[in-house]
Parts: sequence; C-alpha cells; structure tokens
Amino acid sequence: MHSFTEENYLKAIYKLTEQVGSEVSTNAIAEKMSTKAASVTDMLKKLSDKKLINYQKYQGVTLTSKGEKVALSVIRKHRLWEMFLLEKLDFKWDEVHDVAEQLEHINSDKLIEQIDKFLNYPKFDPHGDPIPDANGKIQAQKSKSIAHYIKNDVLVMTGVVDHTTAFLQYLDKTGIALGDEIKIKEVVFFDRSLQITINKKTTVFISNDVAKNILAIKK
Amino acid sequence: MHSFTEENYLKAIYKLTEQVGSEVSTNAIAEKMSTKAASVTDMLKKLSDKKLINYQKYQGVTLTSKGEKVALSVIRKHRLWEMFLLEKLDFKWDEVHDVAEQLEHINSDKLIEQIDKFLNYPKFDPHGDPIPDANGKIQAQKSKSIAHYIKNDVLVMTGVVDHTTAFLQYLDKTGIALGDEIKIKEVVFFDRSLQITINKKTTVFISNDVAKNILAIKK
DNA sequence: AAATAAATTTAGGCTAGTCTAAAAATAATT
DNA sequence: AATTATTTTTAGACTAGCCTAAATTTATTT
Repeated sequence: MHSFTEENYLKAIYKLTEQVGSEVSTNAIAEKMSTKAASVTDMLKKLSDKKLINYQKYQGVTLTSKGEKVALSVIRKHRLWEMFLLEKLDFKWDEVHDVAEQLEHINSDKLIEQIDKFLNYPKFDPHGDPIPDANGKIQAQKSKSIAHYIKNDVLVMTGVVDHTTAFLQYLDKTGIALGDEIKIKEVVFFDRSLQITINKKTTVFISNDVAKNILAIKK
Repeated sequence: MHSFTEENYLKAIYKLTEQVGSEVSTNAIAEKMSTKAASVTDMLKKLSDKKLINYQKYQGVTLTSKGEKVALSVIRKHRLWEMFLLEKLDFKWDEVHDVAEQLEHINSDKLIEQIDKFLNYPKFDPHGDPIPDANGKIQAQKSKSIAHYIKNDVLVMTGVVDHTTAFLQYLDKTGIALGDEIKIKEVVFFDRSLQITINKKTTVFISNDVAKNILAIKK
C-alpha cells in the first residue's frame, strides 16, 4: 500500500489539477502541503518512480490513471467519513475535517463499503461535492448553487455553502432537505429571488442570498 | 501526541505486564511487536525519556501512570471500534482485528466518545474484556467463563470465547445475549452441566462445554 | 567460583520524509 | 538579447524506526 504521506500528496495534486486544469507546479503543492519545495521535489521523484504521476523536471506534474485512482479512493473515503461523522455521530461542521483527514487513510475495503451502505450510498457530500464510487467513477457534474440555474430546471439538492446552524435551521423550517427535488418555477428579474417547488409539493420563495447557499445538480 | 509506534509499544507493554505481573523483558516485547531486541532497546530509551515507562538497563520495564493512561486509551479505542464493526457494520469476528488495529490510533476525543454513545456505553467487548472508561478506569473484575461460577451466583453475560457462527446461532436460539442477567440455579455434579435462569424469566440447561464458552462477571 | 549460555545493549548503517542553503533552469523585464 | 527575478532542483544533514553484528551484562551450569 501507499503511505499516508504519499496519499496526501496524490490528493493534493488531484485537487490542484481540478483548480488549475493543467500541470501542477512544485510550489503550489508545497503550499497546499504546508511543506518546502525541496521536500516536494523529493516526493515527486518517488511518486514518479512508482508511476503514480507524470513528472519531468521543471515541467510540473499530472496524475497517471493509477495515481488518480488512489487520489479518488482517498477522496471517497474522506467524504464518506465526513458524512458519517455529521449524520451518525452528531459532529458539527467545524469538527469533521481534522478527523476525516485521519480516517481517510484507514485501509479496509470492507470498512468503507459498509460505511457507504450504512449511509445509504450517498452521491454527494454535504458540501455538494460528489462522492466517487468504489471504482473511482465520479458523477460528471459538480453541484452549483441554485442561483446559477434558470426557470424550469429540475434539480436535486446536494448540499449547502453556509453551514451555520442558523442557516441549516432556516432550511429545515422552509422544508428543504438533502436529496429533495427542487424545480425552479420563476426567477424574479429585479432581485433574482426564486420561486421553487420542493418535491413537486410545496412551493416557496427564497431570496438570492439564500439561493447562493443551496447546492444542487440537474436531475 | 504520540506516534502510532509509540502507542503500539505501550499497548504491548501493558498487555505483557498483565500476563507476567511484573517487569516486562526486552525480548518479550520484541516478540510481541514482531521486531528485534535492538529496536526495542532504542524505543525503550525514547519512552523512558518521555516518562512513559520506568526503565533501567537490563532490568525490564513497567509503565508509569502516564504511560498506562496512554495504553488504556488505545485499548479503549480498540475495543470500542471492534464493537462498532461487529454490531453496526456487520463485520465477522475474523475481520475486525486488523481494522481495529488501525482505528485505535485515530486521535479525536469527540470521535471515540460519540462511538461509545452510539454503542450505548458498553462495559465489555464481546471477548468479555472490559472496556476502560474515558478516564482510563477499568472494571476491576475480568470476565470468566460461567463454568467457573457456583450455585446462586448472579451474573451479567459479557462475551464469548468461541466466535463461530454455529455457536453464536446456538446462543441466539437458546435466548442468551450480551448483557443478559444469568443466574446459576444448579450445577450438576457428575458432568458439570448447568441449569441457568436468563433475565429472571426462562430457565435452560447448558452443557459444561457450552458454559466454558460463555463469559460473564458477577453482578 | 569459573565458565558457558542467554539476554540485552551499543555501534554503525539503512529508508522515509523533512529541512536549509546553494546551484541550476525557466520566466520576466529591460 | 541580456540581465534580473522566480521557480525548481541538488547537496548535505536531521529524526524516527528499523536492521545486523559485536560487545556487554546477567543468569545458569559445572
């Protein structure tokens, strides 16, 4: 297997690649990993020897498909553990990250598949980020705030941007929950507030400020 | 915090101390840790510098109260995770150990307290071994097989020795489960079979062979 | 009590991952 | 195009944990 450190480098490279869309620089990795460029270079050589990254001196790096598979597996575990901590163990939003950073390196296929089952196979974590499946396949579309969608779009609520209890309570009261179907009935021109239908039943109005904090994907 | 390796050494020393009842030898630790005596000596120096063990060259080691606290915390986590895997994630007996060995090193007070709560604060793991509480306090008595007890003893069922599905199914059918009150009504002299009352309700007969595989403590 | 055997420690070396300081390569500026 | 600035890599060193081989201490026999 791969060491914790190797896994963390691969995850960092994956996420940086997502952001920049091309080769990732040594300095960018160093910053993300809170380490020094020289240390990164050492690790890049090792990962390259193991065929986990494509690396040529001074040219930046990309993941090989083998490396990407490892990264996606770590991300899958991270997101499922976050879900588990939040939903089953009453963790608060600001408490989950550090623990999930540790749990994501636990090596046991059975463990993570059972956690997945226990959570009833969620497709998105509550940040709206997609959870890769056991084969590393990832839902093509990423969640966007519902402020980005247009009239008549039919969506699935996948997460929130603002995780304060105040906001979560507002959602609760309004009757919007993870997994709900949301249809955009109307976009009010002058303030971009929305009229939406939840699960084909109730119809509510929400401000643009609220809309910006609700994540969804097209159904 | 302490490294995984340090935690594993402390746990090994704790368990060996339980077995031998006095100072633990370098060789015994080496064998338990599947490593070489020279490596153990190195680690003993480090643990001694950190005041986690009492160590004098050639004289064997004992844990300091600080070291014992760490060991008990690791054991607590190990036993709670085993419980969790077995009860909540449908793991089999032979599957839990390796994963619990990893999970026992996850560092988060909140995590382990929530797991404890989620399991409804078990006092014994299903081996019948006591689970230390959050302060490292451990139930004084260890579980013994009910074959050790005598007429009129009132017990709490804490675990099993034989974890085969065949035996577990037998217990299930007979109506004996973890946490049940078991009263020894009669010990048959010639074959040491038992008549027991479960939860003050049903009374059943079990052979000595079965009794030897059921763990309990005095109520 | 001396000699031998067993256990333990020291000495020196290895790998993974990190660091600082200096050298080399690439990018930006004049 | 030449110079300067930035980025990246190399060189050499450090710690944690591990190893083998040799030295030392303790235990056991004779």
